Amino acid sequence: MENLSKTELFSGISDEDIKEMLVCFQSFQKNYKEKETISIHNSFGDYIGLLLEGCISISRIRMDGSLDMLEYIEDSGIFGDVFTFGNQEDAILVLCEQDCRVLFIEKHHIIKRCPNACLHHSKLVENLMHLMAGKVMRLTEKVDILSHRSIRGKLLCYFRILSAQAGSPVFPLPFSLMALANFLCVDRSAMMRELKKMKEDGLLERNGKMMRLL
Amino acid sequence: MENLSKTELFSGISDEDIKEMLVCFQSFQKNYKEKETISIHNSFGDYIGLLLEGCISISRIRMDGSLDMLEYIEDSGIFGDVFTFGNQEDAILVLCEQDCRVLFIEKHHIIKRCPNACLHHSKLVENLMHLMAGKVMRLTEKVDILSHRSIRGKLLCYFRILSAQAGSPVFPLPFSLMALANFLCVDRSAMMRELKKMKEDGLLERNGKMMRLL
DNA sequence: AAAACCATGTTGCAAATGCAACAATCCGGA
DNA sequence: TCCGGATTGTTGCATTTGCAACATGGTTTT
Repeated sequence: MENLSKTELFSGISDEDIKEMLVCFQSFQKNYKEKETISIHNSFGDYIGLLLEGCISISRIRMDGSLDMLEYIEDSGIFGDVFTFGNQEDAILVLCEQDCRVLFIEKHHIIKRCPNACLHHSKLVENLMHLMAGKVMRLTEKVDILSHRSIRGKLLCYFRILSAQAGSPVFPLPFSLMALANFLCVDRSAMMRELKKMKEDGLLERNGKMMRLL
Repeated sequence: MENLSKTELFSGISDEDIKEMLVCFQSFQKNYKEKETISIHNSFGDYIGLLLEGCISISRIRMDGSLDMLEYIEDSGIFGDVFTFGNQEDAILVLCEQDCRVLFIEKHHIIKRCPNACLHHSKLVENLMHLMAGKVMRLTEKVDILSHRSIRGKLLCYFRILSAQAGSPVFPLPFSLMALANFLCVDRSAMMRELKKMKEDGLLERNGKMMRLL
């Protein structure tokens, strides 16, 4: 319940005003432990989730049992139906990769103007838009990665992004090699094979999860 | 300059107020003909484009010359750096697929609060958020399609989306087979081969651009 | 009408990928 | 500490895919 004003969603709004809004929005917080499931349906009602702490993955489970990670959310990211798309028959798994703290807010309170029209509502909307712009960027990034036809292309594309983020040719993988294969939507063993080839071709070095682009 | 109030971005704002805003925003309109290039850099300044008429494609041109369609925008869609991601070295081609009319607005006038703080600004921001939510959904859809490992999986996934949109198992392809291959990020000839196989397997019928899912 | 262009089809072949099965290693809980 | 589960690493094999090359048909331009 403490300083939400540090999150991107509530930045620029005083703690006092935030308190008012939270009541007005009928929001609630919930804690989750690592590997706990937040939701496994393709919807969790009309709520937007704001990740206050920890990180989560959003994956689709196909009917054949295979699993593809759609998104990996850290920091004060947002998630929810509005953002995750609900058309499909498949289940959407929202899983905690670490201990997490999530704030849920009914989405229509944010997206539509609430009747009480809190003074700071428009600032909140502005902040939400920033968050969504970030989400659009990450998704575009992902489309960019997946648009490469070969495993090597996907790996290089992703590694370059990670390297740029780290500001260095040396950077750690944010998750396990298994999760990496899911993230890139490729077969894990084929990915391992390609990683080995790339090392042989002098494209990169690897020590566990530490990578170095050459 | 006519009724922008019918566009999603300006919906709910009176024509008079829109006029004021357009001046305040230093926006301008531009017409393009079919196949004309709107932009081929990975940025067109600090502007957001609002597609008033026609449809455009956003594609990445890799250094090896290959082209992948990242997005296909119709209706009153928005596009621009903020939404398209600027990290990469590759060129981003924004191409008119039909005759188009585009309204450009400096993005900071929308995203940040303008000093004059037009009264209807917050309504505009709200509208923009709806548009972005739509964009997020379309991107997630695309990630969904590309996450399938096989060409058949990608085709079926996309066709199901089109079918759901049309509300019928019969629907037209929105673009050429060549463009479809680019959109799905697969080799065109391999896709043609797979389409034939799927027809043989009794999964679909096809007559030119008209498809029927079975 | 001829020429040029572009989208659609088709095929052979080499290379990449997915799949399955298994060994080795790491890691956390009993 | 020891056990069991999960991750990592490896390989053979069948299939899929990309690539290149070419034929066909329609449409626009000259």
